[in-house]
Amino acid sequence: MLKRETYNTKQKELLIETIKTLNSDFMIKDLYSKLTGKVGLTTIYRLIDKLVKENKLRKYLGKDNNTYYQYLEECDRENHFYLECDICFKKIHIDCDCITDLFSHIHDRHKFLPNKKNIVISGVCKNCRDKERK
Amino acid sequence: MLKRETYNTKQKELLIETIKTLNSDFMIKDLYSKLTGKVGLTTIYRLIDKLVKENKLRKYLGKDNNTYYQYLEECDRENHFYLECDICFKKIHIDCDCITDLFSHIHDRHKFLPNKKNIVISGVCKNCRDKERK
DNA sequence: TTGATTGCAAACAATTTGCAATACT
DNA sequence: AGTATTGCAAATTGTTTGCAATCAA
Repeated sequence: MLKRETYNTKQKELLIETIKTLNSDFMIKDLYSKLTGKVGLTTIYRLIDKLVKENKLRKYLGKDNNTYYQYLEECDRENHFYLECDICFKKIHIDCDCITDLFSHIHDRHKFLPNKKNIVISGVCKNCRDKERK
Repeated sequence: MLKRETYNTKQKELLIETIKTLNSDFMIKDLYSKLTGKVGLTTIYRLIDKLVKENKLRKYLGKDNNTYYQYLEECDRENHFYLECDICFKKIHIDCDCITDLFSHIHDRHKFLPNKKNIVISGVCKNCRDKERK
């Protein structure tokens, strides 16, 4: 018992393929507009849910109050993280060992194993600070 | 022109008072259940929206897929941040200079001014790792 | 008095569920 | 064959809007 089989369907295949063509951050409607006629909306929701559970996607609330999904296969370099500006909402990709240093510290000192896949630090980017100053 | 006056109402006062009695992380329905008969639901949404815009509250998607609000007045120590476990969903408060060190680095090297009020790093806590090991 | 705020009812949008048809292995 | 998956329509949920009444300054 408890034999949970899983099937490969063309909907699933198509959906994953389409996600890869989109930006790393996308909304359900982005996906649906590319898949209308091919994959039903309900199915999209169900497949996406699974991917979130499998940790292939991160689900989060964007600054514009919409629900976004982020494809996590990309950017899995050890020392990768994001800076996200509270003003212009842009996300800046950073590769820098400062974050791995913090992670080792957190692991050693605070006995917590950080998830390296998805670190976002919010704040204000240089551009927006320059503008504010004027 | 552009004179945006703002009034103090008892609804607003009551709401803020109530937020302070709740956990730092709460849902609209938590608030509403404490305010039913005193403040209308629509008004709650509108007041909460304002507080989010004023940066008094952070709005985010909880791991249970509900929308939460976090009261930001608390924990505004310079070196405060959270570790959030992906398994048991618990949030651990940490005060440690490791985070201020990271912030100075980000500021100096990456020209980005981090928002110190609300740093969450997700991962797996010791407790859950111990359980997994068994 | 004047404009902001409130709260109800209705509108709306996003997501979920029931269920019969279909596809996968 | 037997079970997972699909997709429509309908239901549900969370949130927003229109508008007239009320309140703060």
